Amino acid sequence: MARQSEEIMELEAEVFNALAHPLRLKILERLRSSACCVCNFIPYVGAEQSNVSHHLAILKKAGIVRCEKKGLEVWYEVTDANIFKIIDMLEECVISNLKRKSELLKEMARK
Amino acid sequence: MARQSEEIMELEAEVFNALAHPLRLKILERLRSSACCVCNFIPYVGAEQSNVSHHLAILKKAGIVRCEKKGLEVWYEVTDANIFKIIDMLEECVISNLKRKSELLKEMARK
DNA sequence: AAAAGTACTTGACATATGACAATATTTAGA
DNA sequence: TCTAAATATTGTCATATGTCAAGTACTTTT
Repeated sequence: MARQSEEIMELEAEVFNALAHPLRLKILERLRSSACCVCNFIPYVGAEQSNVSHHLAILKKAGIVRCEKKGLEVWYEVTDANIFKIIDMLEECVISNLKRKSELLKEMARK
Repeated sequence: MARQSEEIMELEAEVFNALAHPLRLKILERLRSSACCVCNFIPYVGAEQSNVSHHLAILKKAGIVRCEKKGLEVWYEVTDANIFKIIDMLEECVISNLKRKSELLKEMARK
């Protein structure tokens, strides 16, 4: 396999990894509508502040979000809105996979 | 946040997690063209057989691939080719992110 | 049909990475 | 400078990874 694509793959894996947590997906859901500061996420995702901050750092390291200080607050936003397309496509995959499985179960019940 | 979407998000996170490894991305690259058996992956991804087998199990558990025994061999294929669209979109994101960063470096060098 | 061989999977271990909660740091205002 | 609020970091525990060895399933050889 080409050396270049190996390195790209590692970056891809890093981004996928950043997306691979329910709490981080919730954080991104909150960022669909607008930018917001850390304290805005807390009631929305239902987690401790330190935990939210930690997960935001992971998203930031992967380049999915960027932030800006505004006085005491730090405001986060997505760097590239295409990330939502990716999440939406994966959701479709997950749902069609669930449907496939339930069809299978129905067929098995019939026999 | 709605209870239903919480559960969907956990499934999504599980699939993202399965994609979050360079070796598993390589395995999927090999599966772009056609189904293949475990021994076909080994020279392609450059890993031990047991390791490949472990990673295939993770992809299978996430519902990304399925397999079938054919004599001694076990043949794997993707369950839903849309997974490649997701990988391709993420690759675009990663590359445009790299470009953005290199632009930033250029600007900094100019000043 | 037993033995040997092939293709793959599973389990056990050491090490690396990730998650959560307590603690620390930074910042703004009195 | 002191206090309080917002956010980040650290320590501890759990989970993931890669390697080796053993196990399973099927095929071929004797």
